[in-house]
Order: sequence, then structure tokens, then C-alpha cells
Amino acid sequence: MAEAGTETPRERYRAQVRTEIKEHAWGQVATAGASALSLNAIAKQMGMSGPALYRYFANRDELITALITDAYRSLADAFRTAAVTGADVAALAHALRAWALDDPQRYLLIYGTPVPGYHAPDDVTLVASEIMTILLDACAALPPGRPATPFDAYLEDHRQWASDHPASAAALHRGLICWTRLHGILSLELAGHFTGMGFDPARLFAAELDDLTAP
Amino acid sequence: MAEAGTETPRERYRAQVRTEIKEHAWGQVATAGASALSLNAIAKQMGMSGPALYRYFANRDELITALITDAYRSLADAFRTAAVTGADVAALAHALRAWALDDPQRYLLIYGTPVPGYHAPDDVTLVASEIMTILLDACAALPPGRPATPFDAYLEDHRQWASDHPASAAALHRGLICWTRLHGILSLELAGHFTGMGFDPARLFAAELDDLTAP
DNA sequence: AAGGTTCGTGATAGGTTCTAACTAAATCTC
DNA sequence: GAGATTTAGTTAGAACCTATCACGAACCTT
Repeated sequence: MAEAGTETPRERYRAQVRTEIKEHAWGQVATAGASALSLNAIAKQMGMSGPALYRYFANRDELITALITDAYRSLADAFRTAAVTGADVAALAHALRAWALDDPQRYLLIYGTPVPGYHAPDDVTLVASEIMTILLDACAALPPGRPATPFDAYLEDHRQWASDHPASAAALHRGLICWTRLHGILSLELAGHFTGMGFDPARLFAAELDDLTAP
Repeated sequence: MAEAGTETPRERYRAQVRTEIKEHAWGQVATAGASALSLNAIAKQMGMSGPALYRYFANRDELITALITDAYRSLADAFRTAAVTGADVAALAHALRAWALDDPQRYLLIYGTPVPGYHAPDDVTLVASEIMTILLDACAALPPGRPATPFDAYLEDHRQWASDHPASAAALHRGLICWTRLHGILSLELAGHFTGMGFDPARLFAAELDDLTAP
């Protein structure tokens, strides 16, 4: 990931242990959620005693932060590969859904209930803005043809969040509601609020996507 | 709530202590989130020692379940009072947003990341379906005029979740997307994903509500 | 080979949930 | 009213957890 040639053996070992810790952590997160993550249990799984992990992560929050960062990067990768064939909102949406269903707790780690005191580090917001940029690129490529709304006009004056993206205000608007609408369905689906309702969430997702990409 | 006349003094005392425990629990949830809820700390606040609380709640999960049930009931109340002037989607949406912003952690307790092993009790699903019924009533009262979609036809055959609501499939569809779209915005807003983006989430919410109630 | 850095350990402090046994008080029954 | 029973709350303790500290052992550099 970063200058693999100039690594000393010690740094390589250290990085390898860090990723091994994170792998076990992901296992725990996937089965029991982030709130049930236990450094002690991870250490036991790895055959070493509790406090050893504190050489690699200062505390539990730092480990969770590392997981969040990795999750963001993974989503950005999924978006990038989905956009490699062209800027296509539908492809991004399906990539998002597949990525979310592949590991629901990973999605919820990013977009679910946050820890009240937690504040995301800068590199996370950087990756998040890259994700948004890919989505905005795809929205800008959609045919316009939709009447302008008052919110479009408002967004024209409040577009610094898009970090100088050249898209029109209507495209920004579309990007925002892509995000909020698809997240609304996915988060309710992953949280199990649709179970027992008898309809297929994939159909609802597809219907909303149709509406989103319609002129 | 249930035959207040036939209560013995003991039952009355018991109920009063239970609500006092829940009040302190809400205080903790509001400031630090549900995952940080500590029975020990509550007992200390109430001036009694830890294990005494287990006379009133079998374990931590049961207390959280009670909080979830109360939250659902509170939202149903808010919906009921918002609908007392007539079945109006906009009124319900604003009631929902006000209720969510009034205590973000209470909203996230219901609609946020669930505990993986947790399963909602029956009375919760009953209140949840009442909430959905109020929303569907309002959606049925909206003027139609929107072209039928394939998902409408699909919903016609998968409508048992609406518990025999007489609304048209188009109204059911509208109810569903009211839920998912508004939740999408609210959950991202409460989780802080809009902070620093420089636009007012209330405007986005209003714009989506406009789109939802438009013919 | 010597020295400094780093890794992993056990011990420890303080926190949590939750069980068990016991006391004291309130209530119910006779 | 007196005795029996139920109930509330206590302390003690087990089994976890996070996190810090001091120490010995391994390793890398010089």
C-alpha cells in the first residue's frame, strides 16, 4: 500500500500482525457487531495474551477506527471497479447493494449508529469524498430533462461539500438523493426491518433505482 | 395503562421504580448511546447497589427492550396526535422529524444498527404496524395521478405486510418509499454524515417530502 | 559481540454483567 | 394482632472487559 520496498523486517512483521488482528476483528464484527468487539478475545484467538495487542492498537477505539477506514477504502474500491466501464448510476447502486449485503456489519459500521463521542479522522473523510465524487460523476452523466426544483437553486449556493465538482446543481441534487434513498432502503433491510413483511427488498431497491435514473 | 384501580401498593411501587430506572436509562442513552448503558451506573445514580436492579429487569437486554418498546409507543403517540387533524403525509413527516431530532438516540434505538442477536417482541411489532397503518392512511388520502409502476403490480401480490389495509397498491408503494426515503435522510443526519457539508438537512428533507406528496 | 529498541508476558487496577446467599421489611393469612 | 410468606435490597463473588505498568526475552543495528 505504501513503499513496500523500504520496509524493514520489523515493520513488515508489525504490519502483518496488525492485519491479522484486523482479520480476527472483522470476524467478530461480522458475527456479533462492532459493539461486541473484544481485544481480549482477539488476543486469545491469536494465541497471545491481552495486553500484547496494545502494542499494535492504542485502544479499542483505534482498532475500530482502523476497521472503519478499511471499510471505506473497500467501498471506494468497489465503486471504482463498478465505474471502470463508465459512469453509470445503476452499476454503482448495484455495487453498493452487493457490497452491503456481502457484509452487513461492515456497511453498518460506516453508515449505522455512530459511537456518540467518535469523530472520523481526516483520511476517512477523504475516501468518503472520493466515493461521493464517483457518484456525482455518474449523476452528471445522466440525461437531465427533470424540471428544476427550489432545492436545486438552494444547492447552487451550497455546493462546497461537492469539493468543486463541475456537475450541475440538478446533478448534485440527484447524487444526494441517490445516497439518501438507497441508504434508506439498505439500512432498513440490513437492520431486519423488512423481514416478515413478505416483499423482496431487492424489488424495492430496483424500483427506487428506476425512479432515480428515470428522466 | 392497564387497570390502574386493581393495583396493589406493591405493584404501584414496583411500577414507579421501573419507570425511574428507565428515566435514568434514557438519560444515559441520550448522552452516550445505548451501547454505553450501564446498570451499575443507574443503580449508583438511584442510590442503591447494582444487583438491586435485577429485581426489576432480568438483564441489560430486557431494560433495552423496555426502552425500545417505550420509544415505539412514543413515536406512535406522536403520529397519532399529528394525524388527529386529518390524514396528512406532510404533517406525519414533520412529526417524525421533530420526534427524531428531539432525541436522536431514541430514533437510532429503533431504526439504527440492531444488536445482532436481538429479536423484537410481539408488542413492538404491533405498535410498529400501527405506525405503518397511520402512514398508509395518509398515503391513501393523497390524490393518485401517478403512473403505475411494475413495483405497484408486484406489491399488489405481496401486501400482507400492510395487514389488510384497504389502500391501493400505489398507496402502499408511496407509504413504503415515504418510510425509506425519510429514514434515509434522518438516519444520515442523526449519524452526523451531513455535518460539515454546508447544506441544511431540513431543506433536503422538505424537498424529498415535496417530491413524495407531489402528484 | 554490545547496546538499544521492541515484543510479549504476568500482575494489577477498575470497570462491567450477573448469580447466590442472606437480612430486613412489607404484606397476606389466619 | 401474630405468624408465615413474599419481596426488596444488601454484600460477596465469579467471570468477563479495557487499559497500564514493570520486567524479561528476542531482535536489529552498530
